[in-house]
Amino acid sequence: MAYGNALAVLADPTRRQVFERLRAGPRPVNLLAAGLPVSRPAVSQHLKALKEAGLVEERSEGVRRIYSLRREGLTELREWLDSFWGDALEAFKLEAERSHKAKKGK
Amino acid sequence: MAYGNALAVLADPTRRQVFERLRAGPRPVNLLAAGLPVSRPAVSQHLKALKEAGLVEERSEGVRRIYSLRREGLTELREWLDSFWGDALEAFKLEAERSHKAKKGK
DNA sequence: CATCTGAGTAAGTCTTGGCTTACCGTTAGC
DNA sequence: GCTAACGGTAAGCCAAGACTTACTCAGATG
Repeated sequence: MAYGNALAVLADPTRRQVFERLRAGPRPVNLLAAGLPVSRPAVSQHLKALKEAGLVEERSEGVRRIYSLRREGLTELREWLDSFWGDALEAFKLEAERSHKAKKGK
Repeated sequence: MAYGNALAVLADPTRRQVFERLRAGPRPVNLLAAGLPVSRPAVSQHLKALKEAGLVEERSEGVRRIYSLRREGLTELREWLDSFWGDALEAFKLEAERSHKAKKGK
């Protein structure tokens, strides 16, 4: 149930902002933090969380760490969301059966 | 950007549990709270949050409030997620151009 | 080798929010 | 009408976590 981690991590607005910035391509912490309303260490911490959730990748390039987006980190969450639609018909059938039994039982 | 609300609301595990329970069909608070590791008022509070995020619907039936799932509440979040894949190619192109310029500039 | 820049980590603060207990209003049933 | 079930709200507590400053380390550069 790793989609839970993804949800928790993406729930924070500033962290999501950092994440969104990576859409445009790999970036060093430097650039990611620029213009954000929080300090650079804060961004570092967010990146750590994102990385641990598998949403982001990190590679060293000299003295800088280049972070890039990992779309695969989103797939579980996506599948979970999709499952709600897939379940729709099935849930309907089950529900119909349930209320049928309820009436009968009474 | 209502997907932000959805994310924030679904980030909590117990709240997500309540939400998942509604997959099986509409339920009174009673049933939703049964067996959960938290008190019934806690569940009420979670339901309020879910409702405000548009993830859940509430209807009165005598003395009980029947809650049911609102899948539409998930669509924005779903679209946001999808957009990451849609952007993939475009981001790649932009990035290619960017690094091209960078090299040229040097 | 001295210094500067990029970035992670530590420690501490302060806010957010999830939970509990206690309470109140509302409907159902004798 | 009294009492009991259902469930929302209030107040307060407590832990989690987002943020800051200060420190440290690694690589680049003169």
